[in-house]
Amino acid sequence: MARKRKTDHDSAVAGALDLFWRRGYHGASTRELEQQTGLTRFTLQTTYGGKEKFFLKTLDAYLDNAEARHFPDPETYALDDLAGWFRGIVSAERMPKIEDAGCLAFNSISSFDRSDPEVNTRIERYLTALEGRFAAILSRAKVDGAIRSEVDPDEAARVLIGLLLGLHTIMKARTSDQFPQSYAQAAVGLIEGWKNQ
Amino acid sequence: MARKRKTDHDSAVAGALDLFWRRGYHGASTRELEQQTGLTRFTLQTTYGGKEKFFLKTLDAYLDNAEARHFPDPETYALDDLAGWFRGIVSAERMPKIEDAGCLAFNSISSFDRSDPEVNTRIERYLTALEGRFAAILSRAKVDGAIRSEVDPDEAARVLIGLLLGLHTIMKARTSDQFPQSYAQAAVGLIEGWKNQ
DNA sequence: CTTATTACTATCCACATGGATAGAAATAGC
DNA sequence: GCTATTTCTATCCATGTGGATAGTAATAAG
Repeated sequence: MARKRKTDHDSAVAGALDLFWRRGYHGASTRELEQQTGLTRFTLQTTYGGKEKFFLKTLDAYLDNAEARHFPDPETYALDDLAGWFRGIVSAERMPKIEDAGCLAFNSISSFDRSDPEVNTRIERYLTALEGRFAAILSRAKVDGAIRSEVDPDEAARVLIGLLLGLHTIMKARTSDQFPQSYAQAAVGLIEGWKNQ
Repeated sequence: MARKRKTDHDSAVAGALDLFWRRGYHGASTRELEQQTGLTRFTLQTTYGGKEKFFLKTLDAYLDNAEARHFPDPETYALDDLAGWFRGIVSAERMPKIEDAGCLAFNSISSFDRSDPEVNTRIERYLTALEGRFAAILSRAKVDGAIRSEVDPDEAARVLIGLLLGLHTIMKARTSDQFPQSYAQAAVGLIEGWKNQ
């Protein structure tokens, strides 16, 4: 009963993800979105309600995928897996190009002030979910006797969140590959220091 | 032999510092700069060479002041002073308003991509100077026997840089006072865990 | 095939931006 | 007091922005 869209929702979101990733929310213009997503500015307005609404959809999709596929697994991860996860953050495979550095949720923290509740809740979702994973893994490791008794899982989880955000910042700040890896190594060393014996 | 300017350089820079701090580089328009600094857009062009050049001057002034007055002192700081310094980062006195959160150099990391060498060198200056302070303090603490032998000062300094950048990110991300303080406390706990005995 | 509905194309718009410019006003040296 | 020099005031400008709109094209139901 109507004309077909040139692009389906999913591939539009995928294109937008890439663009927002590289250019940031404010750096990506609606004209660029047209090209990268296959959507028209018209459709961006009529069916998504404009640039920001569409960005939120994109961010949601990103977080869904991150939680399902990239966050550390609270059920199975041991301490060494967690250390490996931190190494993976700065690995070349995941960060093929400098401008790809970062995570869309992390970037949103600096792209927006906290005046928009819609953005805020998504940032909260990112932080609490990730910190929860950290805490669960550390808590389980403690029960298993893998980490020293003085280490408080919740506090250690906050340290890891801090280090992760710092690592993302370093990746933005220092373009050379060398820097992020040495900071990731420092995080790994810290985690290893929590081990028993 | 010429007309006097309404504002002197120093107070113009002070006003700009405040504005760039609150609104960010891109958020601060040249019209706002006029009001906050007392400079005219004309003078901004003719004597400072435009918005970005003036921002760099402001950033330089900020870094000069930070190094001279706010960075931890490598000569005298003990481990407890360092811990106190981290607590001070999130203290209410230094962060009276939410939107004041952050450090101008830190904010510059996300405000610019790395395409401008002038900005990059200043970010490098910030990171290397601060990491150097951390490393010096930790190194001295090790010589004094204040920290455990397994702790590598250089690696620990990178951990602290990571945590500091993470702390700044948290302050941007979570407006409630409660969050940053618990993360700062986690950093303090970490530092205390490095102590001997 | 007709028709209602939706998306596409092509403009148009108001607004904000950093910057440029021209004439008026102030100021220090002579 | 004259004059050269610099700043100030007041526009003007080109550009890019997100968004709106009107006419056209496609498409599925009837």
